[in-house]
Amino acid sequence: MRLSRYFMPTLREAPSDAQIVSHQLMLRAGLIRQEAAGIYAWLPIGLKVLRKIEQIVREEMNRAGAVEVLMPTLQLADLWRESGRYDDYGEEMLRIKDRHERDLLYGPTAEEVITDIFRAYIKSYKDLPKNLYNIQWKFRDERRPRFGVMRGREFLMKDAYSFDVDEAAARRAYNRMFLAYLNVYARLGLKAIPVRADTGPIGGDLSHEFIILADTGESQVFAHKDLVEMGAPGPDIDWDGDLQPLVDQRTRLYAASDEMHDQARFEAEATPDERMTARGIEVGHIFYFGEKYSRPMGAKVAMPDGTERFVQMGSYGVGVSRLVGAIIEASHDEAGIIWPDSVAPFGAAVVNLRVGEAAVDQVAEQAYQALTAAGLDPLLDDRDERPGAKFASLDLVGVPWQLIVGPKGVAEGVVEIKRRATGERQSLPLEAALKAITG
RNA sequence: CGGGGCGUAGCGCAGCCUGGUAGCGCAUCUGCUUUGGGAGCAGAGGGUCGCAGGUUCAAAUCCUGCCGCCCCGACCA
Repeated sequence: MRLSRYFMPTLREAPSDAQIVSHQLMLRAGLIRQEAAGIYAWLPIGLKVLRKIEQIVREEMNRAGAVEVLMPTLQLADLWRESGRYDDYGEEMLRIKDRHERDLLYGPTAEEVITDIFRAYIKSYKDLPKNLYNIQWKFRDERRPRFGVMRGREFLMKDAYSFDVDEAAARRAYNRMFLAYLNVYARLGLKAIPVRADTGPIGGDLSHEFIILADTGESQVFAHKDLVEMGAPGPDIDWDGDLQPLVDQRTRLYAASDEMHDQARFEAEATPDERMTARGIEVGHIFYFGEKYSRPMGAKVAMPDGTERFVQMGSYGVGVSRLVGAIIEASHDEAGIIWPDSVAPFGAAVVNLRVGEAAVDQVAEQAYQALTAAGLDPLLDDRDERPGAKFASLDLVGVPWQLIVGPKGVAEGVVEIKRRATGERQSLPLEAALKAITG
């Protein structure tokens, strides 16, 4: 992409509405534009990042055996009346009427719709297990939206729903999502901690929130240090095998958010050195809820003995748009955003320091073509700007590599490469520079 | 929903108390000079002062109502 033809509106100063760093940087780097409280337009850079995160989530869901669908943003109130939630949900639900005076709502979640789809087609235990997910915009009319996309009213969520024949099978489904989530966060360059979450009226121990560590996070988290460094299981585990040991390994160590925290237990289960208290951002929540929806909505399957049984369900949510903010909270410096390579809007930027000087233009163009051919989706900064302005805006936007082409270097037969994350620079001949970037 | 704050040019702000020509920085446009970390000089454009009503000879400024946005709390992906 040639920056002179692109749309990347950056700001030198953050709008005063933005209070936390991720929100400020998203506005300054031109990722989003606020249209109303908690409602944002996604500008090109922001959209690219959002799509990359979405794709990573998608790949890991697919790997773990989930199947993608796409459910509508608008849902029928009647479905929610079946589950009993239409009246319970309250002011957070955005309710609408169509021209026939029929009650609709903008979906805050999709248990009802997915259960409706499931019950229409799945009638036998032989068709289980199933896990269906979608990545779709949700709307919750929050009392107080805040912190940019971290708590928006309209937000992009991946929500998966598992259907199983009994609780043991449901636990296996739960375990797959538990581990898949850890893989997602690892690919996003985040350290995520699974913490016990409130299971509400269902009880049991099958609900976890995934918290990533960031000083500006909304929740307090108390955890055993080893859990933070334990890392993700990786993609190559046997998804159809027994995942319980891998889950146990990560759930037996103490971890709780403030509402579930038990200080006495914390002290009993971890030595002072092992105890870690930090701020965090919730970026996922998984939940087993049994027959909560299948029973009222009549989602049941025939068993081998001919009897019918309500399916056991779980739901698994990832805040995709929130992750954009969360990654920035976890990874930035004074100059701007530091994207992990996996979600960076561009793989590299070619910085032409002297647009219009033929020798420089030629090398920049050559670098741009080579990086394009290597699949890095580079940005060519061909704006008629001074070097400082270019460096500042590329640092702000957080492109992982800068390949800097200036008249001095060209005269000496070298270019400079700079790694955004470390600030490390190197002067190299073009071929070597390209090799360093493309690996 | 309780408490607090703020709405003046694209962004950041001053002006309001004490009513009288709407300002500053950045950004934008033109020209010249510059060109390895947000340049300099000269010039230019851009504002229903959130909206409505009221007071007044006169309202960004005072009064009333409404709307919007942000923060804290409670609540929540």
